[in-house]
Amino acid sequence: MINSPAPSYLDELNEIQRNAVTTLEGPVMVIAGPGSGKTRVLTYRIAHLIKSGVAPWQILALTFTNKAAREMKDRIEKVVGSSANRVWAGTFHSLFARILRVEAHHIGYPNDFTIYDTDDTKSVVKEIIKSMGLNSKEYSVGAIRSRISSAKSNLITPKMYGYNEELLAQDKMARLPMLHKIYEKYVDKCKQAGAMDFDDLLLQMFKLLHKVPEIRTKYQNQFQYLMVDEFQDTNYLQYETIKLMVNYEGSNQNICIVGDDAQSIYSFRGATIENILQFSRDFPRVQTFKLEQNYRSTPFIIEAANKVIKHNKNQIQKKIWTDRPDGNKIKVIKAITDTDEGRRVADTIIEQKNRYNLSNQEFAILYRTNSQSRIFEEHLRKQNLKYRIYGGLSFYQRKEIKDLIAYFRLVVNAKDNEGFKRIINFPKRGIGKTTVDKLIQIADDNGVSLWTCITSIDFTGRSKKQLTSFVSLMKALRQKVQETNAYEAACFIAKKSGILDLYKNDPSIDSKNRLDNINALLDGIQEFVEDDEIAEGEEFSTDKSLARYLQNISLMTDRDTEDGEEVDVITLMSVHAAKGLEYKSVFVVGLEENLFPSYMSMSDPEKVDEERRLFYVAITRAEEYLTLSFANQRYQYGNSRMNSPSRFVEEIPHENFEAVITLTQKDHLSKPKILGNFKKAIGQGKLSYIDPSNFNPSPSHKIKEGMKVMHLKFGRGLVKKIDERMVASIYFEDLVDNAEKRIMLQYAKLEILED
DNA sequence: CGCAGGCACCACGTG
DNA sequence: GGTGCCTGCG
Repeated sequence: MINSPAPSYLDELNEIQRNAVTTLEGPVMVIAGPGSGKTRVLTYRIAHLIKSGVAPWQILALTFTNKAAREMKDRIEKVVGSSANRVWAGTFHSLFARILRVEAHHIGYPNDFTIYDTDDTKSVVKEIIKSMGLNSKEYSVGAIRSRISSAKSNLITPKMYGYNEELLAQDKMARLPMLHKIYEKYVDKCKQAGAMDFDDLLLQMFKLLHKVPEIRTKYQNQFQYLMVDEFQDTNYLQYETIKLMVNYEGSNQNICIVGDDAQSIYSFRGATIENILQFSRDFPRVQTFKLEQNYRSTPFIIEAANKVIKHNKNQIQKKIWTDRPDGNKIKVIKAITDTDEGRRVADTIIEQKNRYNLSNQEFAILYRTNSQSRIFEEHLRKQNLKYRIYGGLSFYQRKEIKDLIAYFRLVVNAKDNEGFKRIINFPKRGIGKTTVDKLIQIADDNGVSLWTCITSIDFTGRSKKQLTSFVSLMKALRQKVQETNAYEAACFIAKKSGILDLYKNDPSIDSKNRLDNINALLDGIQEFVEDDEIAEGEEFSTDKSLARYLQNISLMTDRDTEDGEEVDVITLMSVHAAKGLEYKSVFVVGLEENLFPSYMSMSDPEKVDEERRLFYVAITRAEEYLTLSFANQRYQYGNSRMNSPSRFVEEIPHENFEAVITLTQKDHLSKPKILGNFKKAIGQGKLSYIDPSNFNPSPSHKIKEGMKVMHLKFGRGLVKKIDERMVASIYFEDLVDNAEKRIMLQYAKLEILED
């Protein structure tokens, strides 16, 4: 190992990339333009650390999306094998949540804390406004939530807020003088419910490290090497937390940040480019690498991107370039209405598929707001083009799913007031609004949770019976959860709560869909329980409890749930969601003033600059073909509005454009020909077929190293190693990617083929 | 207390 | 175009 030649992956890098990868000690800053091989540098750097003898679990790699984290781990695994699983790679939120699951008791939270999602948060704020007798028209939940979030992101506690003249004056101006009081109550309520919102996952992590020296030392010692992706998207709180981990006496400050100020698009949630500029001041020993060569796009696209971003002030000097030969010019579609735009985009996709022999998965339609997706969806469906929409209402946001999960939450954490309110009278059990309001009032007055309230107060009158039976239902559910695994418990809850019956007994289509969704959720839980593979990035754990399951899903978005079957689909998503991705052919649509740039940004030059960076991100997703489109007229909020073309289109030199296509009457009449689907055979991932009924798993204690085995899901494999925790490393011959899996023998379904 | 229908309000992006 | 809140009636 030690005498082996220089690792071959280093040959895949250009000189600057290689230097960034091999500079392991001390602070490192990588400024990476779009398409410059940033992910490659990040992953190879981690691989290089491991090859240089650093233990995988000593590496902390923070990203902003689950997708980015997963991709990173997949790629590290290709270089260093399955030990990549032990790298702490994930989003800030998910990794901090994981640590807090172990340490939260140090700062006064239960380790089984609930994570409040945006809806829960809104509901808490709403309740506070009501209880304070404030006018809900003046105190809008959205505005308050964002002020609270921003206070947390800037490490301003409710107490500090109350003393901060500037903030108080701002609130007065905004006619929200009681905001600091609401903030204070909000924090109390969450704490009391044993709940953390998304900001708390960061804030409480900071507090944990800040206030508990032995915990701080523990993690400072563990994480010898830190990497932060998309550093331009970090907020003050995140940066302070990172510094807390890296800065201590005797620290080597092994931190590597990767970012691009031109792609900073999250200032709305407190991200600040200032962090990149500040980094060099905070870490004067920093070594900086600038990746400017673009490997993704053709020259016309790159030139357009450079020209557009030049309109922004305040940026780190850099210019991306490519040595790729000339490609296609940028196509512009001028449509009359939003409907025309949808139709023309669908037509153009068909045309490109035929002319360039492209498959669906090589296309993406990117828009500024999720609400624009519907029109494209309709037209793609009309043309029989397969697509998938990301964002919007996710599986976990559906009512029936949220209801069932609310039961899970309340069973696991009795203090979870938001879960409580959701299900106290669902399905209907005769506990009406009056009773619930009374409960909330009493709980609030006494500073206890609703559950404590309901169990410790002797109720009188009509509701008494119903409340008593609800309490005994919950106790029965809790009992079951203690005794059994997540799947059995979940089925029990779905049944005993009456949710299953409710939808089963209603013949409507709507109920059938909801029932299907609930069954899909239960299937997912069964999978979680039966899964014998150690999930990527997860610590070794045989915990199959409902509590554990909840932890797994509370930070998931629908982008993380694999649809499985359909791979060859056109992608529809917001530009924000597209960051970090690339497609052969990209359509950036709705390029009109007031839409992109958004009407909310128009009054503030800095906000328009952010919109421009967003546009920069959008067009640099394209590898070969870029199409920009806009409509003269568009339906917004139910009425038709006229908008002029986006200034961003004008900022691209017109010689980069194909002749502009205008919609004519003739175009309306002509129907494009639909040719057959150019579906490319996807040879990967084909597994040998196993008939489950003929499959006889062998007892797990008989599995030994060196055996050839059959796995129901992965096919034939060779047991390479079994460690002391009874985790087997098995190489599956049918798998193309990540063929070596770590399997928990305790749960394994393996049949011995040869000793 | 439950239900149906009307209506206001909201759609910018993510974990 | 969807959702969730309010109101009035049974």
